[in-house]
Amino acid sequence: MTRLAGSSKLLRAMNASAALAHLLDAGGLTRADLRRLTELSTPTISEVLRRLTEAGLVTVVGYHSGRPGPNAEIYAANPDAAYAAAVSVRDIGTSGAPSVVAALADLTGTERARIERRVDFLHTDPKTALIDVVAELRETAGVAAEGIHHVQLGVAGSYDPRAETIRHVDVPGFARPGLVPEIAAALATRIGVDNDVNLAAVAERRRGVATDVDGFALLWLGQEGLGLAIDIGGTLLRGARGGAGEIGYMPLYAPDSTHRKVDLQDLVGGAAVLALGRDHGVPGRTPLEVVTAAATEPDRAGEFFPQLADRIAVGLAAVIAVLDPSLVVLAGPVAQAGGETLLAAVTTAVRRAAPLESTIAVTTIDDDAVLLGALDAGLTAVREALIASIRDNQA
Amino acid sequence: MTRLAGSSKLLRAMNASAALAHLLDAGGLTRADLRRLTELSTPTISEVLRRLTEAGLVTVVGYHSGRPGPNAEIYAANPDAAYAAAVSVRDIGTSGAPSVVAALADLTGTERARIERRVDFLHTDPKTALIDVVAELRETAGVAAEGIHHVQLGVAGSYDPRAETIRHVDVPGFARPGLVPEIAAALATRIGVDNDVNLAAVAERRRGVATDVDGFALLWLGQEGLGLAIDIGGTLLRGARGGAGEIGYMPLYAPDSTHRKVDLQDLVGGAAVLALGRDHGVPGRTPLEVVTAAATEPDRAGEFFPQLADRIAVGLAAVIAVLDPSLVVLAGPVAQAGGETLLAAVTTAVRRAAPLESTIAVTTIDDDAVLLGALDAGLTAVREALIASIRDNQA
DNA sequence: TAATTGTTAGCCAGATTGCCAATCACGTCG
DNA sequence: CGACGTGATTGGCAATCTGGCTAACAATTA
Repeated sequence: MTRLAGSSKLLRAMNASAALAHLLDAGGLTRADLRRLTELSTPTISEVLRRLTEAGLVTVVGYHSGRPGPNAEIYAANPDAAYAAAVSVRDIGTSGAPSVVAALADLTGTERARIERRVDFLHTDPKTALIDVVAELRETAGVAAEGIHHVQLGVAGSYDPRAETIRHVDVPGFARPGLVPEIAAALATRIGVDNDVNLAAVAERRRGVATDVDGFALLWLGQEGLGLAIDIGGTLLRGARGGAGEIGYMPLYAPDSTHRKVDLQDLVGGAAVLALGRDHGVPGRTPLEVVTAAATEPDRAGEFFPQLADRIAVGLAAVIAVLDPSLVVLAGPVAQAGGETLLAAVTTAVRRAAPLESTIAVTTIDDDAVLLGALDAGLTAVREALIASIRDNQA
Repeated sequence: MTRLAGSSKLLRAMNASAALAHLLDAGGLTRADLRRLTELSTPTISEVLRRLTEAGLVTVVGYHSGRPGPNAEIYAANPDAAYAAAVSVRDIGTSGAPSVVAALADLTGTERARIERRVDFLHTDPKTALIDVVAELRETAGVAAEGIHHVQLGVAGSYDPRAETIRHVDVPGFARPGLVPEIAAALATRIGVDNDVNLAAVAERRRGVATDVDGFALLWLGQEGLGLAIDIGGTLLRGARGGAGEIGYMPLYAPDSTHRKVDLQDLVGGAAVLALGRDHGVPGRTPLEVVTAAATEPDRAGEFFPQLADRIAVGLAAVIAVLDPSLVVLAGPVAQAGGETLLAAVTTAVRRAAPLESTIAVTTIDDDAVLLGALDAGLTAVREALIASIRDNQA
């Protein structure tokens, strides 16, 4: 139900933003391409491009030769018109992985800087740490402060956008109310916060196995916990308080109460994987090591993968029954270490347990999925803000 | 990302459709009201209304007196511009309820006809039965065949819109591929098919307890089966093959394999309710009778409701963990019979089991929720089609 | 030569502002 | 108590302005 109404000014703004949207999507387009895409006339396209070029949002990036007539100019969105920054924060935990990974991308999506830091948030204020990281990103890439239009934060927790507060975080200091607005004020940018698993799903949709799917669920098997992201037609399901996908806490039904109350975290969380490894004589001190060891020598791991798969299938069966996704993606360090062996085991286990058939796949993203997803999310935020600002301001 | 581009014709169409959208939503508006809502100038509003009136979509329904100046004309969408029909089909089963309930509503949403029929689909072709019902609706309301723009069908099953086929239906004859297109061709209307529980959720959103909620889950406790509808911001989640919410088939985790594989249907389905009633000495031959008896004399039912609630909570805990809805609505005959007693029991059971807190409520719709939801769904389809046709045809 | 690119000129559709007549409520005066 | 003036409001008309379109044209390259 479009309720947009207005005068010719609205029209001009709409046409400009439509053209910009196409340029952002396609990358490089000639006037003739835009004419076909927007169904506008040549003079109008010229006028729109003239205005967008004047505003610094669009530039000529090349010429299309080899055909009769003058070489057509190829227009593209100006990479330096706006930047998006992404910061992925995680608890250091037992692994030696850096606790802050950050990257900066220009409007076209090319990564211009990336840094990794170990930050001890017990002794460092998140606010100053994040501001410093973003400043360092800017220096590395040589970008002015005003250039960054959006900073996307990824944390292992949920974000309540109404209260502007991060909840269910383990990293010290991040749960403080008022933190996010303060950072936004200090950086003078819009700031977005999202769950790390959600952001991994964004990356999966843009560059992974879920590019052409109308909806999918991503099960994240991490070193400690597990998480679920739900993508419905490209938008993520967050739930009332950002708690959608917290299946780690999903209680499992016990027919008689002699069993103590167990949830899915007890079944497939890091500790459970470790214990399962011990039971089957698979070596390794961390869940990742255990799964890697089992995957490299599947014959010696015995029933390790089938049993792990059976447990994963318990959670996936519930997810599939509720959501009926066309694709289920296994991601996270444990899933990636398990690889094809784990995938095969989970596929058979789910086929046995779940009422509906869903394709199951392992992520194809080798890089830091959370960071890439944060970058993608920040980028789309920047693009949408640009398009909206054209529609509103140029009135 | 709006990519709409065009010339002044698009503008006119947009303004007309915006005005119509407001008129459909608000009911009766003066020119001044529309001026405020659309932010268009007086001459433009006049022109738009003139065109809409000429097209027969809008009429003057009254005059606004009691204020200085001439009595302002009150415009409203013409009720007779289009009609929507709704047909709810269910298996007769053990109850004596009619198997086909149908209604007809005009564009403003007032019900103009309703009929109920018992149809034996073992000996009657669904196609002819449905065509007859719609014809009867038309006669009762005195509406021409072309007046009906949309027929909404509600069935206990799922609809695959790509294959245009109904799946997982118990009612004989409805699973036949090609049935829906044939009915659409015979009636010469658009036809929509949806799951009955989904439609009940539509009604709940429009006239029930879920009017102001950003998303909710509706658990349907029927005479036989159970179902789940998921509303996210007003749109229903259907899943890849229309199988979202089929939690009846959700398998339950058994810690050891000595228990046979049980799913949620075994736990809270009609048969389970009957058995539970027997165990607690609650009289009744159908699940509805059992629950009604228990609700009228809660003291004599003992642990019936707490135990039933515990079982319901098993399913709801999974739903809440996956979706984090801000509201969970209990609906369907069994839930309505259980009333406040059941609600209280379920609330405490869920609070104990589920990781997140969700408000739980019982439906407030006394009428046939599925039928009303189908009517609402058909009506919005008609309205959107009207608005879209203005935007496209008046070019 | 033919096809293609991009510009300029004139035209047209549609929305806006400003102006005006008509209408009604309300207070005041005869 | 009734008639009348005042002010607010409605709705129409004319003039203006913005913006996109068609058509013609110059320029360029296979």
